Amino acid sequence: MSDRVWLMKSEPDVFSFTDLQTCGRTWWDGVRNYMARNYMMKDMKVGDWVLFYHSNAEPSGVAGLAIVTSAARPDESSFDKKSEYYDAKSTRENPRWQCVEVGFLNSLPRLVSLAEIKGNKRLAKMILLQNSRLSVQPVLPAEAREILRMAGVTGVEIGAHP
DNA sequence: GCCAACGTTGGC
DNA sequence: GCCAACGTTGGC
Repeated sequence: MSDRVWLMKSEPDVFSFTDLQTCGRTWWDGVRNYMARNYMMKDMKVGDWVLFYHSNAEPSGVAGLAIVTSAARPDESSFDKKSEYYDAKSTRENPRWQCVEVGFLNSLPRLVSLAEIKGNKRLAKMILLQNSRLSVQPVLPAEAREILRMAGVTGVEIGAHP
């Protein structure tokens, strides 16, 4: 059982947590940042929990709980000339970008806004607050527990199945 | 819509 | 390999 937690950002106008709830699972394609890619390729494992974060939103914040459903594989959108994420330097023989698949795990009683996160001393070291540009990032179990508590979640152990 | 922060690109 | 220019992210 995994007790590792990640935070992944998505603009809700593009793909929201409700969209994930509707479709069940999705490949996290379109990430074009090496640090974010490396976390997906090297560190994310099936069963890891994901805090689904709404960026560029009103309000921005942690909107729901997701889970890694498949380890990284080449990002198909990087091969697709019609995709806005197409990258001519990424080939099937030598894929430059990879992504994991993420599935819906649970809704939260309420969203935890960025303002609330900033206001909580226990969350001061979160990467979210140090580097606002990283869209895939690890979260410490204690930080994840705190955010779930703020969201009104009780009695849930990280990594436990819902 | 503005713009600070940061990552990437490309000339040298 | 440096670094200026440029593009993007994302909060406000």
